[in-house]
Amino acid sequence: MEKGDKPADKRGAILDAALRLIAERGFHNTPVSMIADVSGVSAGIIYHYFDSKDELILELYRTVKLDMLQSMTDGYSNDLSYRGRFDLLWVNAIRHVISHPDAAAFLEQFESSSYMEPTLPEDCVAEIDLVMGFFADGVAAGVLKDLPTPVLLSLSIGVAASLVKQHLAETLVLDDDLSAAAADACWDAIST
Amino acid sequence: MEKGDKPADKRGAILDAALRLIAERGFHNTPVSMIADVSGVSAGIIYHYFDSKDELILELYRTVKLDMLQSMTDGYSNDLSYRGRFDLLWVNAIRHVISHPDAAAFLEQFESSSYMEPTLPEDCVAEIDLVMGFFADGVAAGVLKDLPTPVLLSLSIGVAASLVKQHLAETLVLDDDLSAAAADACWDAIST
Amino acid sequence: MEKGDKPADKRGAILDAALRLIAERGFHNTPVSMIADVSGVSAGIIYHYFDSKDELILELYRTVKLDMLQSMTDGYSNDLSYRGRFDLLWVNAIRHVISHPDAAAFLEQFESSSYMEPTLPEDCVAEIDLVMGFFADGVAAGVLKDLPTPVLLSLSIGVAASLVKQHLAETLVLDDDLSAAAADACWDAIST
Amino acid sequence: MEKGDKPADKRGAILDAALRLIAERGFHNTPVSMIADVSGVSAGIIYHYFDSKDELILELYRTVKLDMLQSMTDGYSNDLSYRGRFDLLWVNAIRHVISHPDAAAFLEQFESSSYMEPTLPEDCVAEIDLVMGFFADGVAAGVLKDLPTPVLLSLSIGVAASLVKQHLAETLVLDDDLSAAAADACWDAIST
DNA sequence: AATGAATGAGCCTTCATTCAT
DNA sequence: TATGAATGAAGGCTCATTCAT
Repeated sequence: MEKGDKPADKRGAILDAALRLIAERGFHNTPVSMIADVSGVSAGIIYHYFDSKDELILELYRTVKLDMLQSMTDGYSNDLSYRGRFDLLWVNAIRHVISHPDAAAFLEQFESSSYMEPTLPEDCVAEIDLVMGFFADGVAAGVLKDLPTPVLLSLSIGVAASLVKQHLAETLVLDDDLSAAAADACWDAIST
Repeated sequence: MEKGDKPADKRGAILDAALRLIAERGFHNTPVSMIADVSGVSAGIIYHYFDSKDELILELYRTVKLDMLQSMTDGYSNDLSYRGRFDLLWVNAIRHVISHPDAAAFLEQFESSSYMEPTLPEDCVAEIDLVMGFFADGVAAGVLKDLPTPVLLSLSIGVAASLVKQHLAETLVLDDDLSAAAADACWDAIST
Repeated sequence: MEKGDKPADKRGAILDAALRLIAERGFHNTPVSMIADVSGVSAGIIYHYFDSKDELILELYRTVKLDMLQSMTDGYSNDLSYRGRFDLLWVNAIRHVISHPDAAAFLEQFESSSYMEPTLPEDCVAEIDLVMGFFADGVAAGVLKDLPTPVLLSLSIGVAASLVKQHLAETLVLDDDLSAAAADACWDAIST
Repeated sequence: MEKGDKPADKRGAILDAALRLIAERGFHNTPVSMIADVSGVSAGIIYHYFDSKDELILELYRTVKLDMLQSMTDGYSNDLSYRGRFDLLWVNAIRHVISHPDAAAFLEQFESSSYMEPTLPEDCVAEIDLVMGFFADGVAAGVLKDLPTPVLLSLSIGVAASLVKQHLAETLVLDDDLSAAAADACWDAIST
């Protein structure tokens, strides 16, 4: 498996179906049998690829989270100014989430639920480090306020997440202009 | 029986137990029978006070949300400066949530789930108006940035919520100093 | 009680409500609490008048059955010819049932169910005897066919019941003419 | 397992058990779990074969009704005289019901209850037409009285049903002689 | 007599998981 | 690998009945 052969990518099909269904219906309104139906496999085989429904969801989280972090850090480089790096993270994050609303809904739900394991997926270490590094370096360079990294995160990426959430709930229209204005405001929040 | 205790406020006991259990275990891991056990009543009587489990949860939401909004707006007055009003809302919100972690966990979970009815409880109108009014007035007065109210909310109250969430998850220690520093940062974000 | 005083005829009100509700909804779709609501009493008091729901239904059966038999034999006299007596029973039965559709529906349901106790209510003995006597006398007199009384009953009253049932189900319009024609046919069936 | 037995016809076993239990105990005294126990399956699997308890009962009705009608019309032919055809229907009906008392009890209960859907099962159309045709043709030929078909049905098949019901209740012994005598009486009722 | 809150057993149904094929 | 019938443990909810008042 994992070879790339299309015919047998059942595992991927299962994860896709699970993402779509859970995003729309929630964990507990998404029976394993429904994931099986939608992904075109039998219920039994799901237990060949995943140990349990919970394990399937956890694995889905890892996949989706990694994807998100990779998109967000795409093109990141220390050659950019701090503001430039911030803007890149901001724009990437917003674009990715807006174009992957199921992923956003799933992450939101997952991270607000008791499924949440406090630790982040291991594969994401590089991307995480990069983002954390941005804030640490910015503080050290005196460009960013001297606040704990989690606070700076809440003041920037957290806000972006909140705005996209409202966009997806259609209680706010987040176009490029508004996104840029919000980025400015966040920069005011975190920069010295 | 139980003379000294509250005079058989079963309804209240049920809501209390539900809040505690759901905050810890989630809606779907909290059977009605468990709520009954913890609140010391029979399972059947719950359906005397509430039409269904969902209705119980919705009612709990209304109660908890109203409580939260009332705490947050306690002492609010247009006599205060904009910054003063902002600080009051900020401090009230953070204090209330930190001292009511179950309520916070419940609200977070509820508002990220499909239980969420898009409309806010009717009893909260006054408090909501007050908060919204703060932002609208501030923009009109040129004190706050000319951004849509939801964006200003995300940049301020949203950040507070995020910080408290991390505090409760014990990934951040949110003492008064840090809270004040974060409030400063948010003020930078929203003020002109 | 039983004095005739209107104010306190709760027992009657309960039976009335039970008849109406059970006729429309069936035994098992008619909770005791609903009978209480409709009859304007509390659920608890029903157990003062009746030992149990089953006993209430049994009592209702006795009442309704007696009423039916009394109507059917009203005006009966051995002075009439056999055919005259038959017509009287026929017309009485059909009239009563058509004007008491709830009673009919209830009896039908009761007598087809496992609630049915094989013995008839004791208060009806006189009326029963009268009807049975009609058939026995008719056979003895050579006017009616020499068949067991239950068979003669099925061939006459049983048919009337069946016709009224269809009338109430609106699958047949049973006017006086058709009723008379059917009575003629039944008379052909039972007479020598 | 259970090698010799029928090859795991669970669906049939469920219907059989349901028929037996419901005939004896009524719909509402027959929990799904009891049907499962008696038919030797788990409760859950019943919902694999039927959408709900109600659907199971409806399906049972269709099966039993079709079986009944097929037995009743077995050997029917327009080559027979009207009286011959009547006797065939009569004898078939009585034999079938007497040898299938559970089916009779179930049908009686079902058709007197609010489960009854006014329309007959679709699969029975041919048999129904045949029986209705008998009466219509007989009237047209001047052999039967000019009464609406439902009335003629009540006067004949309805009586047969009533007699068998009494037989099963052991309030009447319906042997072949008595059955024949009753058929004669019914013929008197419907023929010109 | 009367109320109606309270109980608790039992019912229908769902669904994660297993297993024979 | 793959299927899908089968299991069985819960879960939400109803309702006959009781009991403190």
